[in-house]
Amino acid sequence: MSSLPAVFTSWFKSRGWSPHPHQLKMVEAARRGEHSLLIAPTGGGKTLSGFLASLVELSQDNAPGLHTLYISPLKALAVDIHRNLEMPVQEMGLDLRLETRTGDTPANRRQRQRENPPHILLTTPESLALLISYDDADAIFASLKCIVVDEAHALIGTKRGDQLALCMARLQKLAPQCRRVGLSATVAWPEELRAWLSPTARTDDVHLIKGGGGAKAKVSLLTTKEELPWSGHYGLHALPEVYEELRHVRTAILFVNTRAQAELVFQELWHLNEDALPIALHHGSLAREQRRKVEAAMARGDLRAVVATSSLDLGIDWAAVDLVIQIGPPKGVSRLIQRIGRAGHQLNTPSRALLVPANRFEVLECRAAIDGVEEGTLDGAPPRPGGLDVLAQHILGLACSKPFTADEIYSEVTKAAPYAALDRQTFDDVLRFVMDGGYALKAYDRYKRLFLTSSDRYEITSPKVAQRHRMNIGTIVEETTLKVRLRGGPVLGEIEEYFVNGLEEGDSFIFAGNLLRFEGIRELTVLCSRAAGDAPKIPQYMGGRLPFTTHLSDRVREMLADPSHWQDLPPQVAEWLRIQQWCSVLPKKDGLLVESFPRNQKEYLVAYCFAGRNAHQTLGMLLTRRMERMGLSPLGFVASDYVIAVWGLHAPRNLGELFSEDMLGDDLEEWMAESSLLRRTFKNAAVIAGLIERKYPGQEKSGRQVTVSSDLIYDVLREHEPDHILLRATRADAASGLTDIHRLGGFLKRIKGKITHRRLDRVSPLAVPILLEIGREYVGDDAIDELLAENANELIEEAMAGLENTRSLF
DNA sequence: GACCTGCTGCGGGATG
Repeated sequence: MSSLPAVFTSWFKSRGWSPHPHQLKMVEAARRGEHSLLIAPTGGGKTLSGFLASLVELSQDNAPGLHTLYISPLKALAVDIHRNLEMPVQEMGLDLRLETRTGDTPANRRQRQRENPPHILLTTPESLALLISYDDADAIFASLKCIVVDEAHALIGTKRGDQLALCMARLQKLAPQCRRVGLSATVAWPEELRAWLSPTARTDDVHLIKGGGGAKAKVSLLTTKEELPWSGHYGLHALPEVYEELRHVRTAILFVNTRAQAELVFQELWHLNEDALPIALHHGSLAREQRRKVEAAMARGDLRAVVATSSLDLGIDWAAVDLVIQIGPPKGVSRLIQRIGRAGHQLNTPSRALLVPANRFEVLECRAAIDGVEEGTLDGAPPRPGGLDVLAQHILGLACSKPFTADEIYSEVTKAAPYAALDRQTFDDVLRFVMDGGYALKAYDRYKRLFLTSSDRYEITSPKVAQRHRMNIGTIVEETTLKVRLRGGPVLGEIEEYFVNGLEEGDSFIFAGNLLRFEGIRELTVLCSRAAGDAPKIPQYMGGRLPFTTHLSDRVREMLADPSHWQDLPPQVAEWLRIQQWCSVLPKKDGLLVESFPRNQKEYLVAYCFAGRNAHQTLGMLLTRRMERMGLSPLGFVASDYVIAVWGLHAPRNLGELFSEDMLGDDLEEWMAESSLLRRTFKNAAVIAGLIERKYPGQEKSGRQVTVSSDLIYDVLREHEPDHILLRATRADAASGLTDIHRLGGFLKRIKGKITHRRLDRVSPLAVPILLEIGREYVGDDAIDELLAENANELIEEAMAGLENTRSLF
């Protein structure tokens, strides 16, 4: 307490609070001029900790000029923190200016902020990138003393995080005295986070402070009385039991994994809602106003429950939430901990969480995740090197601000951790790309953005370049969508173009919690009326997939392999596994189990890889190519996060050969080059690098236009400059993203020489779920044989019937 | 380029 000035101590006292130990530690670190990183669970006054030292300094000297820059990944959070900070500032009578600056800020206020910055500015990574591109950036930031990065764990390892790291490196040059403060949830790799925050990319530059953990969460698995589904992912079977839970809580958040699932679960809950409980819906495609309404109702404590996607993973803390329900598998322990942490911000009240698996395999994953939460084993991929596309955008931003020499910029950007290992040659290639598009594109005038002055400085070719750059700042690339408007009513949100293309007048669909009738399209808006139709469609989005962490995958395999764990599983699941044990065998903790069996004149091969869907899709493509060459006539494959199934005319014999590591050779290169996955990845990189501009002064490009021009450039580059910087960026993104080659490589290495092959005369119990996926799932570039769609009951019966015959087999 | 498992996030400036 002694480390705070009197006005602060008496303010804490007047609120009946005393500062947390970590808050004082942060102030002391600041006094010593140290950078610091606070890692603490949600709540617990984390944000105030970040600002306390700045407020103390400003209370002693409030000379004009920007003192502290706060950066949040969410606009809404910046606004909320602004409101929260005003309270202590006013109550302590501190004389200082506090403002937000995001894309929502009106132009006149932006102008004023440039000329006369507030003491504390709250903003986003994108807005910061914009500020840095101004020619007066040096004047704006010269006085800067402190940068606070909130929710740093949500930024590191992403392209937004790469961009922010680069911007901070620039700030360090404009304001060398500047101190950095990071605020983060608990992460699996705190050292990397320290390095990311550091102005020198060195871990020990940043003082690590750990905040006290709140009470430990009580997490349980919903053991439904219903029959557990063999496949499907919506979890609707358990909703009556979920609803029952809602009747006994104050406020609950129900997390689901997809927007379509959110709509469905919401709809079903309302059917069950005989008590007329106030239940709301929240996801990323709902109109901003709709979402703000829901958030405000949550803050007031007016809602009993809200069904949400990761749209509520971060952000404002709601004290009233006493239960978090996760419907469907959490896909990672850290993600689950983050979601559970959204409840129970009352001091020392343990939060409660309930996991609702939608099928049998998901039971295993949920159970494994609960064990992970109890042991506190965090997961998630560690940060990878920064994207070259992001670097290109940043370099152009720097040029928009002031001409520079290559040497000074190289030394500047390599101070940012994501680019610390960037070699000079690659940097020069990126710079060359920014300058004129690179060797293969230099003939086009539109790609000439920089020229070299007589003093060896790079300068933008015209002010138009800066204008266009500023209109296209940011690393988030989205699908094109159409707005959905209720006739004579408000905009409800947006749905993707392709979904709209599949609608005919009179079709009904569920959106924003409403049953709607499709009337037609006017300009870029879908017009709808309320409907009473049946069999409504549900909009699907080409969103990302929540990645299945390797850690959780390891836990699932461990649980499967050791029957002593099964007592923690619902009886239906334990029985399913026991029957599998009799009919076939269970996957071991290490190695790979492959089953093969005939069915309906075809040969099936089911591999229990547990490497996640992205890796499985790449594997499926490689396997079918190889089987083709072996003369096995493969016909198709289907993949889940856990399993892959391939079917064809003949059964494979030599599985060691089939799964050998050299699979990642020529086939991969060839397929990747043609694959639409890579084209999509390239498009994103091209947009981020500024090769394709989404917006021009006065017009916006449609998604179709962007795709066409990106495909053209992609083909040109592949032919004429295969080592182009954007193709390198694309391969790097794909390797850990949509094709997940890193993980596939690790998998193939791990199973080498450890493949168990079971030849069966029929489908096994464990193989039933993946066979039920056939015909329901779109896989990569290969069309699925819909005729194969299975009759669930028949299939299950057949698998379980294997029981009698099998004993004699072994 | 889709559809039955597919998240989240941001983004100009000057003028009338």
